[in-house]
Amino acid sequence: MQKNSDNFIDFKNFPKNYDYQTVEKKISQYWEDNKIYKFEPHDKSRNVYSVDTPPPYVSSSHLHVGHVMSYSQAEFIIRYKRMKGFNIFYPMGFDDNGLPTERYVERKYKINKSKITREDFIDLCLKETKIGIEVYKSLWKSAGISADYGLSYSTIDERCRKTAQKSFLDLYNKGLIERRNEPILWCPQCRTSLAQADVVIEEFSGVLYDIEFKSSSGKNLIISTTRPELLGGCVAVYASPADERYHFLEGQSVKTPLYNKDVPVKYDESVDINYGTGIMMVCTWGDVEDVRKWKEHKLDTAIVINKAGKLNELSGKYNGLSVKEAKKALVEDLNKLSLIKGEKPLIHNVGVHDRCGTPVEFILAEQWFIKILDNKDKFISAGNQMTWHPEFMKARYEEWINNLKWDWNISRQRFYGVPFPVWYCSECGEVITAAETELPVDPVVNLPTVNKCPKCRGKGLRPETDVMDTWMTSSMTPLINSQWAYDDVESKELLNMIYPMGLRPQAQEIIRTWLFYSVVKSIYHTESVPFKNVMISGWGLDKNGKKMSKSLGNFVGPEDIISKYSADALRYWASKANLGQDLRFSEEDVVSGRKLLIKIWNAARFLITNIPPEFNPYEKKISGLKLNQIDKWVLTEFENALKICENNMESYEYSFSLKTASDFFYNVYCDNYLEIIKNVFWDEGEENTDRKKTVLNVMYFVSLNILKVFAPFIPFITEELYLSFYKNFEKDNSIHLSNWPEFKKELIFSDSVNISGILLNILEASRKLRTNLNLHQNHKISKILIKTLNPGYIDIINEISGDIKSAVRAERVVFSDKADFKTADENIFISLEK
RNA sequence: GGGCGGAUAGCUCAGCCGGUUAGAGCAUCGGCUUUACAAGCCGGGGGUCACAGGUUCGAAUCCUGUUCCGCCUACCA
Repeated sequence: MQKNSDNFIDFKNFPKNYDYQTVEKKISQYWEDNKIYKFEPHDKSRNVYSVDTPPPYVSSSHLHVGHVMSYSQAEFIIRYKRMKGFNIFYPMGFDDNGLPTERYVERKYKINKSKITREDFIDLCLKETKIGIEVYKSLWKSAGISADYGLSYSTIDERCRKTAQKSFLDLYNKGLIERRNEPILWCPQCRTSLAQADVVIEEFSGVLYDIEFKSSSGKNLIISTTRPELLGGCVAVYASPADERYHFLEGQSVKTPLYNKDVPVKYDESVDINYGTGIMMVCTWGDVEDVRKWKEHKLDTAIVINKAGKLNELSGKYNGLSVKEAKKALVEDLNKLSLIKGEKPLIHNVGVHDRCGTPVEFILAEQWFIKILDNKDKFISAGNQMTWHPEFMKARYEEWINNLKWDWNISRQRFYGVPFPVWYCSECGEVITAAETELPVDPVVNLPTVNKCPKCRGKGLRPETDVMDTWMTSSMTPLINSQWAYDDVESKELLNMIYPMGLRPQAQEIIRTWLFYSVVKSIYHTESVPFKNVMISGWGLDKNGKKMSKSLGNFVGPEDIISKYSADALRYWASKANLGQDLRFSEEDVVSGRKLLIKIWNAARFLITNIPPEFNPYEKKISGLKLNQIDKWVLTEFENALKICENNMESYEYSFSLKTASDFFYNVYCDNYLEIIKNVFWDEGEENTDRKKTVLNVMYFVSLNILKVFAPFIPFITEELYLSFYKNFEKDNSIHLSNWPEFKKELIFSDSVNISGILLNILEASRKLRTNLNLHQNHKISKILIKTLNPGYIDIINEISGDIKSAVRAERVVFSDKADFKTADENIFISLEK
């Protein structure tokens, strides 16, 4: 026997059991040592398939099987593409700047940003970031994620800071970014401004208060509001222009209760005649609609809430109270004056900060905005230039864009993030930006290249202390990966090679953020979409269909499942969800996965332990062997399955591909083909020698190729079998670098399916008879009697009588009218004789 | 309020651009152990395809409406 290597397993003593714990560790090390997944930047012979891997928050020790599920689903496709010959650019990123990390550190150390210095806080964040990266790396490796870890980035590292800052400068120079003083969304808990995408709507139960106001003509007016605490900030009352009840108020003013402030009466179409009394108060600012009216109708400004979420001096005696306390106190005071005419409990929708659940407020502050409202059309059309898997997810992207109401506020009043490359003249306020060559800079530490204000020549310059929204950096991942911020030749070559990226895999809940912002950036910076394909995974749910989370206690940790059942088995579970569909975690499915592994192991063992020393699978082409009908059948079925698998992988429908491969493997290859041919190996007779050789070659061909189809899903066991056995006859150093099986038309024998159908019907009937007779399936019998009502079958049955004998373990096949057990083909009857 | 996805066997899900008797895995029941695999094999039972209409020779599949679950989105203060 020719062997390529000596350190592999002795075939005759091939292990009976598959020891996945040892094997997965060993294989993982093998991949790392041999750089199996390394991207080759100088290889021009292959096409590139580049992946914009989701960088998870390292700060969260929240990893559950659902995360492994979504990474695996993308990875099935990536491994397939690798086998199709693509040069795979598959980096691993870690998103560790910004609020998510800060929140994590605050909770872990029970601190908040007001109780610690900026430096100490950043140190803690960096420390946790390092720990988090190691945890992630080790999990992804044990799960078999085939990223090239040499391409890793962390969104707080120098390259990412430089890229985010260059993005800022580029947009600033293009006039797409500007500093504006206007009402912004504010989280009183995190003490920072937010963007629309950081706010989610939650239902709260509240009370709708009917409060009595007085018009300047002395008439009482009832106004309904859920936020009486904002009364001091009331700057106008509004009615619908169509509401005749309030036409009399035109030109009048209205006096607010408690504050006795005169505010104008205004009319706007947006007021619902049927809500409350049809008249509403507008404060600066209770909600988005207040902001709009304030802007459009140039209303007064009266801000009663400060950055801590407490009422300020403008609220009078309520100064210093929290929103909640103030609401209570105001309601009491109004009640004392009998000005509350009704209270109705209601459920209403309130915008809250998605990181902490605190209701957002509106405050006035100077912030940096990226203009996005002007270019909605461009972003929608970019969406149409990408292929969405599944397609219906595109609707969410479009819906989000259509509903955008704010430009993207990227200023955050936090510590741990990428700084703005900006200083201000303390005299005239002029903005001084860093030079591109200096990036990354920290304006708090570094000085600008100019030493005085270019506009007023003032010498005092103060740094911007806000940091950028974390999405300002993560939206750059396609450009971070492509070295867009660097001008050297090699970087430019890489950019041309991998950008736009081939694939963006991600979860559905960050369509509005990561996906949308990435498109914005790429369109603005490169006038191109950031990627060609978008793959949106569903969620891994618990067994009751609820989203997994630590706090709910329905959390299944991937490490436990991997050590109990193997990573391959966990990935098998992940493959069960159609793309974009949620999947309940089911330990039973993981068990099924493990069963598949064991079956694959044993089927391979059957081949391996029967291999004679002189075996050479490539002595002859498969189509040149003397094939029986049953061999032709298994080859035909394999080629058909292969075609289906390939088509499904091409359209990112991995789930159906694995199902097709498994069905073929169980039903065709193991349960029938192997069962039919196996007794060739029980008989050492001379006459079997050629037959043995043929079936070994067929088995080698089919088992190797089906193993390749399985490889993207269950990379460990397929690699182990490849290296320990097939590698003796194959050239590639890894099954994952080997070629995806090529469809071979010459192995489709169209007759064989019908002809073998006769054999399979006979076999099935024989199995039923044996069950009825309590007869072991392998127990040899002397005769099988066959009767056929179709004369055309006689020649066929004669031709395949060898296979029939082998299949039903009979010494002889005899035509006889005594056969009386009807097979699934009603033209064929059989009987067995012991 | 608008939109999307889902509802198929006891459970988890395929099938859905119309076409024999609706499938798989798990669970369940019966049987089978020297000869790859008992973490196995063989066989059986189990479904008015959410509901109501419609189109059609023919509907789980297409159309309309309804109900329930999940998600996205939304200013009813």
